[in-house]
Amino acid sequence: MKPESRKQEIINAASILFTEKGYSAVTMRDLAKAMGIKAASLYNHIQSKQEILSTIIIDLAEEFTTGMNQIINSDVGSIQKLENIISLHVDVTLRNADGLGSLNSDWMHLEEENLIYFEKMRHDYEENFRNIVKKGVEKGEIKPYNIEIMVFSTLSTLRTLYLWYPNQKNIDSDILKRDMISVLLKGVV
Amino acid sequence: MKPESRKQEIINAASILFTEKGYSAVTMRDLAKAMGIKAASLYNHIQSKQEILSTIIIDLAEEFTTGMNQIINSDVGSIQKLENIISLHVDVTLRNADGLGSLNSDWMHLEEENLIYFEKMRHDYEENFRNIVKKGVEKGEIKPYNIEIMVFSTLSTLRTLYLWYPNQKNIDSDILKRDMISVLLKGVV
DNA sequence: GTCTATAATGGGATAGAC
DNA sequence: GTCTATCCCATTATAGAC
Repeated sequence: MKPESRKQEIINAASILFTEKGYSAVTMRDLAKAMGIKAASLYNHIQSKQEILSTIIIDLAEEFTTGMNQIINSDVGSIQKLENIISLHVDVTLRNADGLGSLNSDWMHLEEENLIYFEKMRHDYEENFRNIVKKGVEKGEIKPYNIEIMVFSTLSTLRTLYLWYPNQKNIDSDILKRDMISVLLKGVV
Repeated sequence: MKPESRKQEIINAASILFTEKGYSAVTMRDLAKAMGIKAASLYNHIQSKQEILSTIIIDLAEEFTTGMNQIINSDVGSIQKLENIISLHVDVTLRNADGLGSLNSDWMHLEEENLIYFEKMRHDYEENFRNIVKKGVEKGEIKPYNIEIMVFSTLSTLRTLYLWYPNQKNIDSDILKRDMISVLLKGVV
Protein backbone atom coordinates (compact mmCIF):
# COMPACT_ATOMS: atom_id res chain seq x y z
CA MET A 1 0.00 0.00 0.00
CA LYS A 2 1.41 3.36 -0.90
CA PRO A 3 0.61 6.01 1.69
CA GLU A 4 -2.44 8.03 0.75
CA SER A 5 -2.50 11.76 0.88
CA ARG A 6 -4.35 13.20 3.86
CA LYS A 7 -6.92 14.59 1.44
CA GLN A 8 -7.57 11.15 -0.01
CA GLU A 9 -7.95 9.72 3.49
CA ILE A 10 -10.61 12.34 4.22
CA ILE A 11 -12.42 11.54 0.99
CA ASN A 12 -12.36 7.82 1.79
CA ALA A 13 -13.71 8.38 5.29
CA ALA A 14 -16.38 10.70 3.90
CA SER A 15 -17.39 8.14 1.27
CA ILE A 16 -18.20 5.64 4.00
CA LEU A 17 -20.14 8.12 6.13
CA PHE A 18 -22.05 9.61 3.18
CA THR A 19 -23.11 6.14 2.05
CA GLU A 20 -24.22 5.24 5.58
CA LYS A 21 -26.28 8.34 6.38
CA GLY A 22 -26.35 10.56 3.31
CA TYR A 23 -24.42 13.76 2.58
CA SER A 24 -26.77 16.13 4.42
CA ALA A 25 -26.89 14.07 7.60
CA VAL A 26 -23.09 13.85 7.97
CA THR A 27 -21.50 16.84 9.71
CA MET A 28 -17.92 18.01 9.42
CA ARG A 29 -17.67 17.17 13.12
CA ASP A 30 -18.73 13.56 12.35
CA LEU A 31 -16.13 13.35 9.61
CA ALA A 32 -13.41 14.83 11.81
CA LYS A 33 -14.23 12.35 14.57
CA ALA A 34 -13.88 9.46 12.11
CA MET A 35 -10.44 10.84 11.20
CA GLY A 36 -9.46 11.33 14.85
CA ILE A 37 -8.99 15.11 14.49
CA LYS A 38 -11.02 18.29 15.03
CA ALA A 39 -13.35 19.70 12.40
CA ALA A 40 -11.27 22.84 11.84
CA SER A 41 -8.27 20.70 10.90
CA LEU A 42 -10.12 19.25 7.92
CA TYR A 43 -9.96 22.64 6.24
CA ASN A 44 -6.18 22.43 5.87
CA HIS A 45 -6.76 19.66 3.33
CA ILE A 46 -10.08 20.43 1.70
CA GLN A 47 -11.86 23.63 0.79
CA SER A 48 -15.40 22.73 1.73
CA LYS A 49 -17.82 19.88 2.41
CA GLN A 50 -19.14 20.40 -1.11
CA GLU A 51 -15.66 19.81 -2.58
CA ILE A 52 -15.57 16.38 -0.93
CA LEU A 53 -18.94 15.42 -2.41
CA SER A 54 -18.10 16.60 -5.91
CA THR A 55 -14.73 14.83 -5.86
CA ILE A 56 -16.38 11.53 -4.89
CA ILE A 57 -19.17 11.77 -7.44
CA ILE A 58 -17.41 13.33 -10.43
CA ASP A 59 -14.45 10.93 -10.27
CA LEU A 60 -16.80 7.94 -10.29
CA ALA A 61 -19.04 9.36 -13.00
CA GLU A 62 -16.01 9.99 -15.21
CA GLU A 63 -14.86 6.43 -14.62
CA PHE A 64 -18.21 5.12 -15.89
CA THR A 65 -18.17 7.54 -18.82
CA THR A 66 -14.68 6.48 -19.89
CA GLY A 67 -15.61 2.80 -19.59
CA MET A 68 -18.81 3.27 -21.57
CA ASN A 69 -16.99 5.16 -24.34
CA GLN A 70 -14.54 2.30 -24.76
CA ILE A 71 -17.41 -0.17 -24.96
CA ILE A 72 -19.50 1.70 -27.54
CA ASN A 73 -16.44 2.26 -29.74
CA SER A 74 -15.40 -1.39 -29.69
CA ASP A 75 -16.19 -3.66 -32.59
CA VAL A 76 -18.21 -6.38 -30.85
CA GLY A 77 -21.86 -7.46 -30.86
CA SER A 78 -24.65 -6.07 -28.70
CA ILE A 79 -24.59 -8.96 -26.26
CA GLN A 80 -20.86 -8.65 -25.77
CA LYS A 81 -21.29 -4.91 -25.17
CA LEU A 82 -23.88 -5.59 -22.48
CA GLU A 83 -21.56 -8.14 -20.89
CA ASN A 84 -18.79 -5.54 -20.89
CA ILE A 85 -21.08 -3.02 -19.19
CA ILE A 86 -21.88 -5.55 -16.46
CA SER A 87 -18.16 -6.17 -16.09
CA LEU A 88 -17.52 -2.41 -15.82
CA HIS A 89 -20.04 -2.04 -12.99
CA VAL A 90 -18.63 -5.02 -11.10
CA ASP A 91 -15.08 -3.66 -11.47
CA VAL A 92 -15.97 -0.15 -10.25
CA THR A 93 -18.04 -1.59 -7.38
CA LEU A 94 -15.24 -3.83 -6.17
CA ARG A 95 -12.74 -0.98 -6.35
CA ASN A 96 -14.83 1.78 -4.75
CA ALA A 97 -18.07 0.47 -3.26
CA ASP A 98 -18.06 3.21 -0.60
CA GLY A 99 -18.33 6.09 -3.05
CA LEU A 100 -21.25 4.65 -4.99
CA GLY A 101 -23.80 5.59 -2.34
CA SER A 102 -23.09 9.26 -2.98
CA LEU A 103 -23.23 8.79 -6.75
CA ASN A 104 -26.63 7.14 -6.45
CA SER A 105 -28.31 9.11 -3.68
CA ASP A 106 -26.58 12.46 -3.21
CA TRP A 107 -25.86 13.72 -6.72
CA MET A 108 -28.72 16.24 -6.35
CA HIS A 109 -26.67 18.05 -3.72
CA LEU A 110 -23.95 18.93 -6.21
CA GLU A 111 -23.76 22.62 -6.99
CA GLU A 112 -24.17 24.50 -10.28
CA GLU A 113 -21.52 23.41 -12.81
CA ASN A 114 -20.83 20.04 -11.28
CA LEU A 115 -24.55 19.26 -11.13
CA ILE A 116 -24.96 20.08 -14.82
CA TYR A 117 -21.80 18.15 -15.73
CA PHE A 118 -22.96 15.12 -13.74
CA GLU A 119 -26.45 15.16 -15.19
CA LYS A 120 -25.05 15.26 -18.71
CA MET A 121 -22.77 12.28 -18.03
CA ARG A 122 -25.62 10.31 -16.52
CA HIS A 123 -27.96 11.15 -19.38
CA ASP A 124 -25.36 10.18 -22.00
CA TYR A 125 -24.62 6.95 -20.16
CA GLU A 126 -28.29 5.94 -20.19
CA GLU A 127 -28.64 6.97 -23.81
CA ASN A 128 -25.64 4.85 -24.83
CA PHE A 129 -27.04 1.92 -22.87
CA ARG A 130 -30.44 2.34 -24.51
CA ASN A 131 -28.92 2.47 -28.01
CA ILE A 132 -26.99 -0.75 -27.45
CA VAL A 133 -30.22 -2.50 -26.42
CA LYS A 134 -32.15 -0.99 -29.36
CA LYS A 135 -29.56 -2.10 -31.88
CA GLY A 136 -29.53 -5.56 -30.32
CA VAL A 137 -33.30 -5.80 -30.72
CA GLU A 138 -33.12 -4.59 -34.34
CA LYS A 139 -30.47 -7.17 -35.17
CA GLY A 140 -32.51 -9.90 -33.50
CA GLU A 141 -29.85 -10.54 -30.85
CA ILE A 142 -32.11 -9.35 -28.01
CA LYS A 143 -35.76 -10.25 -27.46
CA PRO A 144 -38.25 -7.52 -28.40
CA TYR A 145 -39.51 -6.78 -24.89
CA ASN A 146 -40.21 -3.19 -23.82
CA ILE A 147 -36.82 -1.49 -24.26
CA GLU A 148 -37.27 0.97 -21.39
CA ILE A 149 -38.06 -1.85 -18.99
CA MET A 150 -35.01 -3.85 -20.06
CA VAL A 151 -32.74 -0.81 -19.70
CA PHE A 152 -34.22 0.25 -16.37
CA SER A 153 -34.24 -3.22 -14.92
CA THR A 154 -30.62 -3.97 -15.79
CA LEU A 155 -29.33 -0.54 -14.77
CA SER A 156 -31.10 -0.49 -11.43
CA THR A 157 -29.55 -3.82 -10.52
CA LEU A 158 -26.06 -2.70 -11.56
CA ARG A 159 -26.43 0.66 -9.81
CA THR A 160 -27.33 -0.93 -6.48
CA LEU A 161 -24.70 -3.66 -6.55
CA TYR A 162 -22.73 -1.64 -3.99
CA LEU A 163 -25.50 -2.15 -1.41
CA TRP A 164 -25.42 -5.86 -1.74
CA TYR A 165 -21.88 -6.84 -2.56
CA PRO A 166 -20.28 -5.97 0.82
CA ASN A 167 -22.59 -8.53 2.49
CA GLN A 168 -21.32 -11.35 0.32
CA LYS A 169 -18.33 -13.06 1.78
CA ASN A 170 -15.30 -13.22 -0.47
CA ILE A 171 -17.20 -13.62 -3.69
CA ASP A 172 -14.77 -13.87 -6.60
CA SER A 173 -14.93 -11.06 -9.16
CA ASP A 174 -15.07 -13.40 -12.18
CA ILE A 175 -17.74 -15.61 -10.64
CA LEU A 176 -19.79 -12.55 -9.76
CA LYS A 177 -19.53 -11.25 -13.33
CA ARG A 178 -20.48 -14.61 -14.79
CA ASP A 179 -23.52 -14.99 -12.52
CA MET A 180 -24.67 -11.39 -13.06
CA ILE A 181 -24.46 -11.98 -16.82
CA SER A 182 -26.55 -15.15 -16.49
CA VAL A 183 -29.26 -13.59 -14.37
CA LEU A 184 -29.45 -10.24 -16.17
CA LEU A 185 -29.03 -11.36 -19.76
CA LYS A 186 -30.24 -14.92 -20.16
CA GLY A 187 -33.79 -13.62 -19.71
CA VAL A 188 -33.75 -11.09 -22.48
CA VAL A 189 -31.50 -12.82 -24.99
CA MET B 1 -61.73 12.91 -4.28
CA LYS B 2 -62.64 13.05 -0.64
CA PRO B 3 -60.97 15.96 1.18
CA GLU B 4 -57.78 14.87 2.90
CA SER B 5 -57.00 15.77 6.46
CA ARG B 6 -54.48 18.57 6.82
CA LYS B 7 -52.09 16.05 8.36
CA GLN B 8 -52.34 13.82 5.32
CA GLU B 9 -51.71 16.79 3.04
CA ILE B 10 -48.54 17.54 4.98
CA ILE B 11 -47.41 13.93 4.72
CA ASN B 12 -48.04 13.92 0.99
CA ALA B 13 -46.10 17.14 0.46
CA ALA B 14 -43.27 15.80 2.63
CA SER B 15 -43.17 12.54 0.66
CA ILE B 16 -42.44 14.47 -2.52
CA LEU B 17 -39.78 16.68 -0.96
CA PHE B 18 -38.08 13.81 0.91
CA THR B 19 -37.87 11.78 -2.29
CA GLU B 20 -36.43 14.77 -4.18
CA LYS B 21 -33.72 15.80 -1.70
CA GLY B 22 -33.70 13.33 1.17
CA TYR B 23 -35.08 13.69 4.70
CA SER B 24 -32.10 15.52 6.19
CA ALA B 25 -31.90 18.10 3.41
CA VAL B 26 -35.56 19.11 3.66
CA THR B 27 -36.30 21.71 6.33
CA MET B 28 -39.59 22.40 8.03
CA ARG B 29 -39.47 25.79 6.29
CA ASP B 30 -39.24 24.04 2.90
CA LEU B 31 -42.20 21.88 3.79
CA ALA B 32 -44.23 24.83 5.08
CA LYS B 33 -43.49 26.79 1.90
CA ALA B 34 -44.75 23.87 -0.20
CA MET B 35 -47.94 23.95 1.87
CA GLY B 36 -48.25 27.73 1.61
CA ILE B 37 -48.03 28.30 5.36
CA LYS B 38 -45.37 29.12 7.98
CA ALA B 39 -43.20 26.44 9.61
CA ALA B 40 -44.68 26.97 13.06
CA SER B 41 -48.17 26.21 11.73
CA LEU B 42 -47.14 22.67 10.76
CA TYR B 43 -46.91 21.81 14.45
CA ASN B 44 -50.66 22.15 14.90
CA HIS B 45 -51.00 19.01 12.78
CA ILE B 46 -47.90 16.96 13.42
CA GLN B 47 -45.72 16.42 16.46
CA SER B 48 -42.31 16.47 14.83
CA LYS B 49 -40.41 16.06 11.57
CA GLN B 50 -39.54 12.57 12.73
CA GLU B 51 -43.23 11.67 13.04
CA ILE B 52 -43.72 12.54 9.36
CA LEU B 53 -40.85 10.29 8.31
CA SER B 54 -41.96 7.34 10.41
CA THR B 55 -45.56 7.63 9.20
CA ILE B 56 -44.43 7.56 5.57
CA ILE B 57 -42.05 4.64 6.00
CA ILE B 58 -43.89 2.43 8.48
CA ASP B 59 -47.20 2.63 6.58
CA LEU B 60 -45.47 1.53 3.37
CA ALA B 61 -43.43 -1.19 5.05
CA GLU B 62 -46.60 -2.60 6.64
CA GLU B 63 -48.29 -2.59 3.25
CA PHE B 64 -45.45 -4.70 1.81
CA THR B 65 -45.47 -6.98 4.84
CA THR B 66 -49.22 -7.59 4.60
CA GLY B 67 -48.96 -8.26 0.88
CA MET B 68 -46.06 -10.65 1.32
CA ASN B 69 -47.88 -12.57 4.07
CA GLN B 70 -50.87 -13.13 1.80
CA ILE B 71 -48.57 -14.36 -0.94
CA ILE B 72 -46.58 -16.85 1.15
CA ASN B 73 -49.76 -18.26 2.68
CA SER B 74 -51.45 -18.79 -0.68
CA ASP B 75 -51.54 -22.22 -2.27
CA VAL B 76 -49.83 -21.50 -5.58
CA GLY B 77 -46.48 -22.45 -7.16
CA SER B 78 -43.19 -20.59 -6.76
CA ILE B 79 -43.43 -18.85 -10.12
CA GLN B 80 -46.93 -17.60 -9.39
CA LYS B 81 -45.72 -16.32 -6.02
CA LEU B 82 -42.94 -14.36 -7.70
CA GLU B 83 -45.41 -12.95 -10.18
CA ASN B 84 -47.63 -11.88 -7.29
CA ILE B 85 -44.69 -10.13 -5.63
CA ILE B 86 -43.96 -8.20 -8.82
CA SER B 87 -47.64 -7.29 -8.96
CA LEU B 88 -47.53 -6.11 -5.33
CA HIS B 89 -44.59 -3.79 -6.03
CA VAL B 90 -46.24 -2.35 -9.14
CA ASP B 91 -49.48 -1.73 -7.22
CA VAL B 92 -47.78 0.00 -4.29
CA THR B 93 -45.61 2.06 -6.64
CA LEU B 94 -48.58 3.27 -8.69
CA ARG B 95 -50.50 4.16 -5.53
CA ASN B 96 -47.73 5.89 -3.59
CA ALA B 97 -44.59 6.45 -5.68
CA ASP B 98 -43.70 9.58 -3.69
CA GLY B 99 -43.27 7.79 -0.39
CA LEU B 100 -40.98 5.08 -1.72
CA GLY B 101 -37.93 7.35 -1.84
CA SER B 102 -38.04 7.65 1.95
CA LEU B 103 -38.55 3.92 2.37
CA ASN B 104 -35.50 3.22 0.23
CA SER B 105 -33.09 5.98 1.19
CA ASP B 106 -34.08 7.48 4.55
CA TRP B 107 -35.06 4.52 6.72
CA MET B 108 -31.78 4.86 8.61
CA HIS B 109 -33.02 8.16 10.03
CA LEU B 110 -35.86 6.46 11.87
CA GLU B 111 -35.49 6.54 15.63
CA GLU B 112 -35.23 3.71 18.17
CA GLU B 113 -38.38 1.55 18.13
CA ASN B 114 -39.45 2.43 14.61
CA LEU B 115 -35.96 1.70 13.29
CA ILE B 116 -35.95 -1.73 14.91
CA TYR B 117 -39.51 -2.44 13.75
CA PHE B 118 -38.67 -1.39 10.18
CA GLU B 119 -35.48 -3.42 10.05
CA LYS B 120 -37.34 -6.51 11.21
CA MET B 121 -40.00 -6.08 8.53
CA ARG B 122 -37.37 -5.58 5.85
CA HIS B 123 -35.39 -8.59 7.01
CA ASP B 124 -38.49 -10.81 7.09
CA TYR B 125 -39.52 -9.60 3.66
CA GLU B 126 -36.16 -10.52 2.16
CA GLU B 127 -36.15 -13.85 3.97
CA ASN B 128 -39.61 -14.72 2.62
CA PHE B 129 -38.50 -13.73 -0.87
CA ARG B 130 -35.37 -15.85 -0.57
CA ASN B 131 -37.35 -18.87 0.63
CA ILE B 132 -39.73 -18.68 -2.31
CA VAL B 133 -36.78 -18.66 -4.71
CA LYS B 134 -35.06 -21.51 -2.83
CA LYS B 135 -38.14 -23.69 -2.90
CA GLY B 136 -38.59 -22.93 -6.61
CA VAL B 137 -35.03 -24.08 -7.29
CA GLU B 138 -35.51 -27.26 -5.22
CA LYS B 139 -38.69 -28.12 -7.10
CA GLY B 140 -36.98 -27.48 -10.42
CA GLU B 141 -39.27 -24.57 -11.31
CA ILE B 142 -36.45 -22.01 -11.18
CA LYS B 143 -32.98 -22.34 -12.73
CA PRO B 144 -30.20 -23.13 -10.23
CA TYR B 145 -28.31 -19.85 -10.56
CA ASN B 146 -26.82 -18.18 -7.48
CA ILE B 147 -29.85 -17.60 -5.24
CA GLU B 148 -28.52 -14.42 -3.64
CA ILE B 149 -27.93 -12.86 -7.05
CA MET B 150 -31.42 -13.74 -8.26
CA VAL B 151 -32.99 -12.31 -5.09
CA PHE B 152 -30.88 -9.18 -5.11
CA SER B 153 -31.30 -8.51 -8.80
CA THR B 154 -35.08 -8.85 -8.76
CA LEU B 155 -35.55 -6.90 -5.53
CA SER B 156 -33.32 -4.01 -6.55
CA THR B 157 -35.31 -3.56 -9.73
CA LEU B 158 -38.64 -3.67 -7.90
CA ARG B 159 -37.41 -1.35 -5.16
CA THR B 160 -36.34 1.34 -7.61
CA LEU B 161 -39.42 1.18 -9.82
CA TYR B 162 -40.57 4.44 -8.23
CA LEU B 163 -37.60 6.28 -9.75
CA TRP B 164 -38.40 5.19 -13.22
CA TYR B 165 -42.15 4.83 -13.43
CA PRO B 166 -43.05 8.57 -13.19
CA ASN B 167 -41.03 9.17 -16.38
CA GLN B 168 -43.10 6.73 -18.38
CA LYS B 169 -46.11 8.36 -19.93
CA ASN B 170 -49.43 6.72 -19.11
CA ILE B 171 -48.13 3.18 -19.01
CA ASP B 172 -50.97 0.80 -18.15
CA SER B 173 -50.66 -1.07 -14.86
CA ASP B 174 -51.41 -4.50 -16.38
CA ILE B 175 -49.01 -4.00 -19.28
CA LEU B 176 -46.30 -2.89 -16.85
CA LYS B 177 -46.85 -5.97 -14.70
CA ARG B 178 -46.75 -8.28 -17.72
CA ASP B 179 -43.55 -6.74 -19.07
CA MET B 180 -41.83 -6.72 -15.65
CA ILE B 181 -42.70 -10.39 -15.28
CA SER B 182 -41.22 -11.16 -18.71
CA VAL B 183 -37.96 -9.29 -18.12
CA LEU B 184 -37.45 -10.33 -14.49
CA LEU B 185 -38.60 -13.94 -14.63
CA LYS B 186 -38.15 -15.31 -18.13
CA GLY B 187 -34.39 -15.27 -17.54
CA VAL B 188 -34.37 -17.35 -14.44
CA VAL B 189 -37.25 -19.69 -15.13
C1' DG C 1 -55.60 27.15 12.00
C1' DT C 2 -52.17 30.43 11.23
C1' DC C 3 -49.31 33.98 12.66
C1' DT C 4 -44.93 36.54 14.94
C1' DA C 5 -41.35 36.11 18.02
C1' DT C 6 -38.03 33.50 20.05
C1' DA C 7 -35.61 29.75 22.52
C1' DA C 8 -32.02 26.28 22.23
C1' DT C 9 -28.98 23.80 19.61
C1' DG C 10 -25.92 22.62 16.02
C1' DG C 11 -24.32 23.63 11.29
C1' DG C 12 -20.10 25.10 7.99
C1' DA C 13 -16.30 27.75 8.04
C1' DT C 14 -12.30 31.08 9.58
C1' DA C 15 -8.47 33.27 12.58
C1' DG C 16 -4.55 32.76 14.74
C1' DA C 17 -1.62 30.18 18.33
C1' DC C 18 1.44 26.26 18.71
C1' DG D 1 -0.91 19.78 10.59
C1' DT D 2 -3.71 20.32 14.46
C1' DC D 3 -5.57 22.91 18.01
C1' DT D 4 -8.96 26.35 20.65
C1' DA D 5 -12.06 29.87 20.18
C1' DT D 6 -15.40 31.92 17.70
C1' DC D 7 -18.49 33.83 13.92
C1' DC D 8 -22.69 33.75 11.72
C1' DC D 9 -26.50 31.56 10.29
C1' DA D 10 -29.98 27.70 9.85
C1' DT D 11 -32.29 24.25 12.32
C1' DT D 12 -36.40 22.14 15.05
C1' DA D 13 -39.64 23.35 18.07
C1' DT D 14 -42.51 26.18 21.52
C1' DA D 15 -45.35 30.22 23.45
C1' DG D 16 -48.91 33.00 23.03
C1' DA D 17 -51.64 36.52 20.17
C1' DC D 18 -55.26 36.71 16.69
